[in-house]
Amino acid sequence: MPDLSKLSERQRRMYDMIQEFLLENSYPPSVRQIGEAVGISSTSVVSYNLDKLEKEGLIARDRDVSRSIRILEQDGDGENGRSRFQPVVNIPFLGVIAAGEPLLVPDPDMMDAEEYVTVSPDLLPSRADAARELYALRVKGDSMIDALIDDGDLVIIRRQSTANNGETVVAWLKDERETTLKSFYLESDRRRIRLQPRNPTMAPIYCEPANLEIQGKVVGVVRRYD
Amino acid sequence: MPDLSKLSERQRRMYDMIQEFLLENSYPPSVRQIGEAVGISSTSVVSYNLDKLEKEGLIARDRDVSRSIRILEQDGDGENGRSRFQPVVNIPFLGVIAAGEPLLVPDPDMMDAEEYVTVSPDLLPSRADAARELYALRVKGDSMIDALIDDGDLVIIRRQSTANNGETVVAWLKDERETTLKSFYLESDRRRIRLQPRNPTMAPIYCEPANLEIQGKVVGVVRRYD
DNA sequence: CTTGACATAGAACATATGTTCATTGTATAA
DNA sequence: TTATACAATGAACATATGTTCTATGTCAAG
Repeated sequence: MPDLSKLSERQRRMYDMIQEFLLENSYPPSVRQIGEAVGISSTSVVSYNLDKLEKEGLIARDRDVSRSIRILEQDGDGENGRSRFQPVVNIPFLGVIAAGEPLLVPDPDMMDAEEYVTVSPDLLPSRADAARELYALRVKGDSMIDALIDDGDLVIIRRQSTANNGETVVAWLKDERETTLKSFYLESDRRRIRLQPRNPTMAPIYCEPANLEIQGKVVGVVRRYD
Repeated sequence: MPDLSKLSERQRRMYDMIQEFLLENSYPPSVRQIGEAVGISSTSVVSYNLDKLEKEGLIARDRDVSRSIRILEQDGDGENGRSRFQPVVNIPFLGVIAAGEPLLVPDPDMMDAEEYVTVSPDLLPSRADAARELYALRVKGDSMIDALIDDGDLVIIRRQSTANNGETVVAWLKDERETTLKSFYLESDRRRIRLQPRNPTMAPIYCEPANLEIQGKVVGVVRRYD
């Protein structure tokens, strides 16, 4: 936690204002906006106190650049300190996916996501704009345990309608109107598809290609231990 | 999902530039900076094309405000579109951890992280300020495969010096001067510690409590399929 | 009481930055 | 060929914005 104890009351209020402004506006405030919000009528006083916040390693600014304030990581060293506010990717969180008995889940294309998970850019495929093809699902069941996907894990899905053998996919079974998470295999006769649980206690699901729609494949897993 | 198909090549390049600029600088670019990066010499052309991106619902701008471009969520409706600029946490990435043969890794407290991974708040324990207790390691080896941790996975470690039986810990073996990732068990005689690989082909490591230092435990796993 | 460091204040100034305007270029349809 | 819509261009302009300067106030130490 950044050490604010060395700051004056006015400096603390400025620091708080900058954070709040960033969250509300998605761009940093100007010197004048900080002054207006904190009750400082003089831009040189704002600038003086911003210098103080920089010296404390709490923020960084680029000289002669408007709105260049960034809030640093708590142990920021001022020059190369990383920003605590960065663009991240919000991926639609579309609910629960069955790794076990299939669940009735509508077509993700038809769903308006009201919930999002924030995914760091590090988890994304190489092209940032591919993020728009992604969504997230919470795994329910342990049928994919041998693919190292556990009950409760968050899986990141890239929308696509094809898969290679062995890839873990979100499969929509049209006749059954159910969605499940399984490893995809096109049988060697090329007439049937095998949806393979990765749990030795469970049997695969066989179906006709016409009955199956691949909605996406797993490109990432996020697990949190509580 | 943002539909870039309606954009001209120049507009797509501007859109990409804005995203990259945000990631690098933590504040938005100016009209002139966009022009310089994309090879447009006229600020009115940049402005014209930014208007187009706004009409497509990809970005938003505030009039007469410098650097007020924000990138909207893929289903942004212009007014209430979610900003992708949010607080994230940068966790020091301290290198590789052995899930197999122990590696010689110095004490994480002594290490200056020169690399960080950006982790979304969703992955953190409940208190965001606990982030300073965290660091990240890349797993090398598959000795924890039965704990659903694979070679190549990123593990999020919370610094702590104690563990409960069964928890996956970063263990420092003093005499051997080696660090390894294993499940921790205090044997029932309470005199020996068993560091248990979670791979049936591997033998546990037994050691005296005095020879062991727990540096942290796994609180999250991030896997990316390439 | 005096001095020095720190903080504040307003004004002026310089530059950064976004918007507007007149003109030209390109492509497509009539 | 002409007309229209869209895109591009450079210049000018207005405003936003950060920095500098001078002067004053406050407080603690000597």
